[in-house]
Amino acid sequence: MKRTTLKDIAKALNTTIATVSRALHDNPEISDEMKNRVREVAKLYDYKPNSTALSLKFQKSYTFGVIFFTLNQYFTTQILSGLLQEATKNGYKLIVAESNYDPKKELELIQEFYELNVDGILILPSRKLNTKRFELENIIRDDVPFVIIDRTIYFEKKKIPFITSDDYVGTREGISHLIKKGYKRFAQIKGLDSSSISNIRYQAFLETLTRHKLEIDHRKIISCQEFTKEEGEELANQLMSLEDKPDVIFCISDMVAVGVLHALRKKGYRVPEDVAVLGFSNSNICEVCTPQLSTIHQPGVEMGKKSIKLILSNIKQKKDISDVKIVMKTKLIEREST
Amino acid sequence: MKRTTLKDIAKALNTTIATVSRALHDNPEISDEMKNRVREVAKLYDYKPNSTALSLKFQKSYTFGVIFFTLNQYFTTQILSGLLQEATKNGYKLIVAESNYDPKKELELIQEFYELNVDGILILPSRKLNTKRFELENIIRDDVPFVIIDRTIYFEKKKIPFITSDDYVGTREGISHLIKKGYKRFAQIKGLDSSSISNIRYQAFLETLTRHKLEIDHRKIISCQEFTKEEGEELANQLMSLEDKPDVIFCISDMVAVGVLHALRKKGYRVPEDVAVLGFSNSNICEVCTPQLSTIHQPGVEMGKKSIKLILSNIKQKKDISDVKIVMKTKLIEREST
DNA sequence: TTGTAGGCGTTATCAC
DNA sequence: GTGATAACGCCTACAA
Repeated sequence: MKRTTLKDIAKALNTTIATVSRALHDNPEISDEMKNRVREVAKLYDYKPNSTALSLKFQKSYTFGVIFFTLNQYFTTQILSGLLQEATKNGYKLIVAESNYDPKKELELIQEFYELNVDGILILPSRKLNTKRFELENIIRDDVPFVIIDRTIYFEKKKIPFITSDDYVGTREGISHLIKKGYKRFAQIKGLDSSSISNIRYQAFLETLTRHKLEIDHRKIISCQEFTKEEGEELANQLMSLEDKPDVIFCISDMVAVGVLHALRKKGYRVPEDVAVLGFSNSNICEVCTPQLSTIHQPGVEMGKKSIKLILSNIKQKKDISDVKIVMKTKLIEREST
Repeated sequence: MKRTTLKDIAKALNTTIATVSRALHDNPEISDEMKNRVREVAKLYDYKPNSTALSLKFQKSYTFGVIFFTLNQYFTTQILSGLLQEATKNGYKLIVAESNYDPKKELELIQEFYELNVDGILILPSRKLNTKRFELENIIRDDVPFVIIDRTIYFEKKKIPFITSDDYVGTREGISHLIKKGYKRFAQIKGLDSSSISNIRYQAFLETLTRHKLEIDHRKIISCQEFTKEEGEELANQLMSLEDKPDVIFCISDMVAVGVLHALRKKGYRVPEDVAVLGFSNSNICEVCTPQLSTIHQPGVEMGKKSIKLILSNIKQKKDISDVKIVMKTKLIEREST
């Protein structure tokens, strides 16, 4: 039941492994007769080259390591799908790991991936990885391409390519669309200040309102931590207990927006008449909730594919990708909640 | 920037790689002095053993190959999370692949995994893999453990371990609970007849009704293919256009159930007063929809963990697992739709 | 206590 | 046209 090797074939044909190897590679120096005999036996024995040996020989594993801060979100699994599709299409495998929001684990996983001789590393980091960016900068090796997906982390000296969705424009489009519809009192449920993603959306939110000469009420801008439905409910209640109630609640995630919807319904507010609710990501829950949730679509699958293309452009065409920053278009998806 | 090898350390210390290797393995034959010197240099050079070389040497990769028919469902990503947790905990990596419901691709992926020298293969097969079970049986190798998750496939000669959720008991509990509540006219939206999962739930559905001496109306039992919300809506409309309308619709998946809910609401039926709706899986959409969906919880994360434990019991303790069939408890989750 | 050499499976550079 | 051999990085039985 052991796998057949070149040696086995060589023995069977009373020749050497060198000849067998060459024959299987269709080396012109080998006679057609020998080639045929080798191929025949190879087929008979169901010979398959040993990829571990090849990895050792060529110092390449045709493997990428991928780290997700979680796989428990629709958006992240969409990215995984995209990564897988493009990777397998190009003959690469993916070793997948989940850090569960733990930046320390992310650093460890990166080290492990290097030890595994992966040909590249892609990471959807937790928000907190930014606090460990100095350690990260020291760990990252220059000879193995590294791509950061969805977030942006700035280093002292190193240049690392990023791939994100265009949350700035996405937010701007969403907000200005609502402004055009006549909404005026905008609230935002954002993430923590340490999140690059949250900050971009926050900036876009502020600047879009400012450009349209709308007042910005900072009591209507609050942060959530866990991005859960429960948190969304709680924060919505908080917002609706303000003297001057919002007529738009722009949320950091779809799940938070769903929580907001629930809270609003419980309190008897009509959506979108009294209050419009806008989510972010376009996950599978948007079509499920009532009213169906308007949101800003992030192209997860495409981002995954693009990430692999990017890393392969470095590996195959030796392109310098260290300066690359890919920003993928988002799209406003209007449903019933706005 | 090249990784340091035993050779580098040996050269630095004017000794041989054998000595270095032994010193690093704390071999008692090596003098303490040499050990210290080796360790020092190893640390200095940041030596890390080359796992590819070890794989080649020991014919083990500490890697499992995992195949998912899709990663686009909450349940499957829960399983992935469980697999990852337990695998990394035990020092194993996961190479992940997605077959996109294509049984041919599944067979190919299995072959590829063998060529990669994985130490085990786990698969959540597509329904259609059963049609290729003869080919599958021929492909599966006896020296690499193989585990089938979520579905059951029966072979001529080979014995393969399965791990599934107890859909029979889950269905029975769900249905009998509804019977106790006074519902009488049960409809089922099941999957195709070629699906082992669907059939188990179908059997449990029939037998539970029979045991409670309730009439079985076969016009109320219909199949869906894509498990989408749209299909759920369509089939619900079909069911509600029957002369004798059902007062329960038991669905093959949560997403289908959500479609049913939408259709019922559009037609003005009240849930759960006029019609109760029961889903399957307990995915994240259940709490999102209105009314919140009652469902039968499948323990995805636990199934993933258990699968790894199973395969490791074969690898580490040499246990024969070929006859194992693990059936994990489900749990009825009652929410607003029943 | 340490060194030598063979082998894991492959490719590539020499010879012949 | 084919064979022998070194090398990839590591471990280990056997020598010394």
